[in-house]
Amino acid sequence: MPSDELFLVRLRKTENLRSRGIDPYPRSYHRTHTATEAVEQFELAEVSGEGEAETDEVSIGGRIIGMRGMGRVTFCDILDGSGKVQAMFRSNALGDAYETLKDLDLGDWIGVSGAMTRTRRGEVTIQASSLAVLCKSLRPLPEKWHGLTDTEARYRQRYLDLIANPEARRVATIRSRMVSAIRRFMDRRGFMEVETPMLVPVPAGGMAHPFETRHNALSRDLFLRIATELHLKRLIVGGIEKVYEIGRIFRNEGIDASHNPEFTTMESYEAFADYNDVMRLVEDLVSTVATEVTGSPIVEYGDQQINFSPTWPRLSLVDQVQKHSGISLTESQTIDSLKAKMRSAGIDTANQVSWAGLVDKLISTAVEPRIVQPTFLVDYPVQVSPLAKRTAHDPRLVERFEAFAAGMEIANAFTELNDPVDQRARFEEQEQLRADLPQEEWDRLDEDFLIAIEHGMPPTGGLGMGMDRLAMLLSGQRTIREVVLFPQMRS
RNA sequence: GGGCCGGUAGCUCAGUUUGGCCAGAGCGUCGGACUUUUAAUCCGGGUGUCCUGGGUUCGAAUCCCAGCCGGCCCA
Repeated sequence: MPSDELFLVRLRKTENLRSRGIDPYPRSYHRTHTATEAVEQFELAEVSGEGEAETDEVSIGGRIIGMRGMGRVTFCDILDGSGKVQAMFRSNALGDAYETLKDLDLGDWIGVSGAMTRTRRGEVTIQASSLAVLCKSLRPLPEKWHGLTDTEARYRQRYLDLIANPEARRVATIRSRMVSAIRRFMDRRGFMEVETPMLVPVPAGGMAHPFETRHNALSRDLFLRIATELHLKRLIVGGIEKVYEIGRIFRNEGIDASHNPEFTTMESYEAFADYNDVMRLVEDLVSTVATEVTGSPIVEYGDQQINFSPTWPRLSLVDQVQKHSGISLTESQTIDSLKAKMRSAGIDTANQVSWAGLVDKLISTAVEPRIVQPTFLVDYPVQVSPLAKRTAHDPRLVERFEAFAAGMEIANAFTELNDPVDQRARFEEQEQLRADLPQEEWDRLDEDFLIAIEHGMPPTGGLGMGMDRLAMLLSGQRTIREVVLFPQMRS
């Protein structure tokens, strides 16, 4: 237990309360109103009532975040989940209970009962007729005016951030409303929400480095999933024709402004659909969700305005790469030729050892940052898309798109590969690439999944969306750490 | 993995360039005054592993080295 002065003073106050017969940690408190409800009810009564507004007694509960003592009268700002309300304590109204204030500090939880009134300075205030201690706090709050700005403390002790900074509460609320709006949208469209395993024997369905773990009773090594894709497709095989999952996935890779080792995706799969249907789903979903969450399909992001209203442009990936870098992907099919062209275009290729890796790098440096308004880039090289079906016109390309906005990738989708022989060949190629180039990430052959689609998966359009990045866009945040309540930190 | 910036009181920060007069301010806290304040005001008091460990020096928050933690950029 800490021995600093502030802590000891508060412990002493806690004992003072007990010695006066006040339980500093009572079991419950029944409030009749939130802070905001109490204020709004009073303002309504003022408008509709004649003469002086009067309300019945209300009871509110919250944390003291401001205290202004004037001797025989004290004003407190009380914060609850709805907002803030001022409480006024007068010694002649409270009698002995007024002395309780001496043992209260900023940060303590109290309950206040009384009639609402408006003070001389015009603030709607609860005039206390009784005061209840709900929880004595032992540690001080961050400074009242500047709040908590230290980023490290804001991430490690998010509760302090939430208490001190309204912006932290706003961002958390936007994310929550975004997720529920997505859920409502998908449910309205007839998709069924499911949960699939997080502990998997094969970390397949993407190109990512997995977290490893072990189940003792089964005496078996397992991995945390890197994607939900392959299990959701098994459900398509099982006849669940419209299915989705909002879930955490895990990638054992670097941490930066747009990457946290655990993050949330929404993946959906729809039988009898292709990637054109999925594009319409994505633009409808994002514009609907943006409107529900922010009130408008047009979102401010930095100094940009992003308009999510349909219809988003569909642009050929190969054309866009050509346009922005001068490089033709279809004519640069070998590592050496692509690398040479990227180097002469001024792109650093030192860390890339595969054609797929070069393409990733090329898209992320030459194309992605230039896309501000929501855009679909369509038809990707088959080498970077082992789970997508080839296009009818060119077997080197697949029916895949990625959606970009504000220079960020927000969705990735395909017409799903349902030819089990081609899928097995693609997996085998991935395994061969890993054997040859283990320094890069490759997808993994999942035999159990192959058996599933060998039973027949209907034509299917699939989608993956990054929830964290969408939350960044809708809340105007520049780093993923701001939209994840408890981001991963060192030691 | 590399570069740059930062870490000083519970919180927000100054002091580091140019080593000593340097352990500082505000908020909070403690004592006192005050019955309509709202960053309340007024009077008075104590804030401390200057991130950690070495080194240089008569003397280090300040200079040097190593490390830890955070941020930004690059890979």
